[in-house]
Amino acid sequence: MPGSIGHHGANGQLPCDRCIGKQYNICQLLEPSRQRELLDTSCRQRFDKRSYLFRAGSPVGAVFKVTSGIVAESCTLADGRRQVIAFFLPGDICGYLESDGCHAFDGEAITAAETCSFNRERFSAFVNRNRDVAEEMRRNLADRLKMVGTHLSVVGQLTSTERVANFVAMMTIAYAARNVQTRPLPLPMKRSDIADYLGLRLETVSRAFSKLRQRNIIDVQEDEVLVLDQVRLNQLSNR
Amino acid sequence: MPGSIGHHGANGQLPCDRCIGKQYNICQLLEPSRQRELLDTSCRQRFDKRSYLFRAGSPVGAVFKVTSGIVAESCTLADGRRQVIAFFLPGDICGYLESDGCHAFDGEAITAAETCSFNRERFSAFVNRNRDVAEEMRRNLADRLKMVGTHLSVVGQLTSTERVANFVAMMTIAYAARNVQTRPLPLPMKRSDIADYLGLRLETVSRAFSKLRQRNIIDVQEDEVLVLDQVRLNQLSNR
DNA sequence: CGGTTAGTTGAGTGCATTCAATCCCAGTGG
DNA sequence: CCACTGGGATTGAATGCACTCAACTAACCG
Repeated sequence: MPGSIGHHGANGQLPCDRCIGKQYNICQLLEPSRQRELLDTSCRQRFDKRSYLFRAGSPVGAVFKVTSGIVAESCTLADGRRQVIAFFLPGDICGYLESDGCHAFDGEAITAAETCSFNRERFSAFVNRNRDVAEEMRRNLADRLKMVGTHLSVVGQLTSTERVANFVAMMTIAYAARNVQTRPLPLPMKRSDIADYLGLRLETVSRAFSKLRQRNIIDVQEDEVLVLDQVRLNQLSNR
Repeated sequence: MPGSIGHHGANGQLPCDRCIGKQYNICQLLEPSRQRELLDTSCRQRFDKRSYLFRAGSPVGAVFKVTSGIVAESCTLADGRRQVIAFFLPGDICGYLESDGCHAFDGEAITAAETCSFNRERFSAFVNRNRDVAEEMRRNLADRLKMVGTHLSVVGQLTSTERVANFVAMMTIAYAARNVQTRPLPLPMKRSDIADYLGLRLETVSRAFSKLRQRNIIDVQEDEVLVLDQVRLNQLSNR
């Protein structure tokens, strides 16, 4: 049931038009003719909340550019433990790089989501034909590698409260780069999603939010957070 | 003091010639003419144990292909906490992808190491000129992204013993792919390096090794490990 | 020999977990 | 309208795993 979209609301979607700064939209780098050429290889797709764009181990299909909602890349162990590798926000490309023709991780719509889905072969061909686009993809990839590495050091080294503080700080930066409101900061994902992202239990995440609230660093309400003390938040974040 | 190299021994180096399977050596993909062209842009470099190939925040320089020894990519927080993102073994390329012209992480020689160091501009130009090499680099990159993601789920979800078991299993696979001996499996890095890699304390790593030894899953001596029960090791590793 | 570095092991602590109770809210149906 | 239900979040109490601090061993080197 993909309800109405394009506004901030209870369904937690992020509007497409306001989210995508130039640097996050390869299409907007291009002049109209190439833009049309690229868009001809694509179609819009909607994904219900909690549906999968792709599954780990399955052969790769489309290349997805998220245009609204949030997609989580995750993997689940045999006993059910789950690790969220990354959240993809509007403008992000996901499901692109897979080494052996199969997806390494699950791609799940955390909220209802929309994507611009490119035919993989034609997308790759387009990238190969356009040196500047290839360079942009390379840069994009380097960013991802850096982000995952940074995330790894968060999960490996920080305490629970530090991790949650870092998460809030990161999301603030990510939203700001996309010109999405950050005051308050919408966090449409569930506590358990945040927990799986940070390598914690959902109760621990909840406690950390409470601790940050008690210290007057943030204000928490439902699925929004208001940062009250950016300086102390960044200190706690270790950045 | 870069002593004698090219043999397995107390210094923990891995010999170049035996380590590098074809799939791990872009040079060997190429016919002699292009091979020479590429090597003309490179020089051999030696790094002392515990010296840095590059530092986080510093402008990128050469692109390194490790030819012997082990290089760790890591980052250190203000208070000294350190996270090892990845170990680079002979054949691996490191220091290549950096988004903004600066290194995101430290690159440190964990053992004495040798590299084939490429001039970055000329290396990039070579890659751009050769479609097959570019494809190989892309594949390499996809592998790295997958490995870091997998590592993240290890650090985020597994218990200390599981993490160490996973580490041993991973190293076994990595060595086997390079045709390096795995029985016994040389682990030249210090306990504290393993600890920083796995998000644990060195004492915890030591205890985990002891626990695996007591269960007759591995045999531990100095800087070598002998896997006694690959099946149970893999079970514990969650793979 | 003493000094340094690396590793192992023990004892006790603390932080995140587990288990459980409660609350809130949206949705549904009597 | 109100009662009921289920999902998500918060909080409390108790447990346990990894951490801290410390002692000890072994190897190496000046």
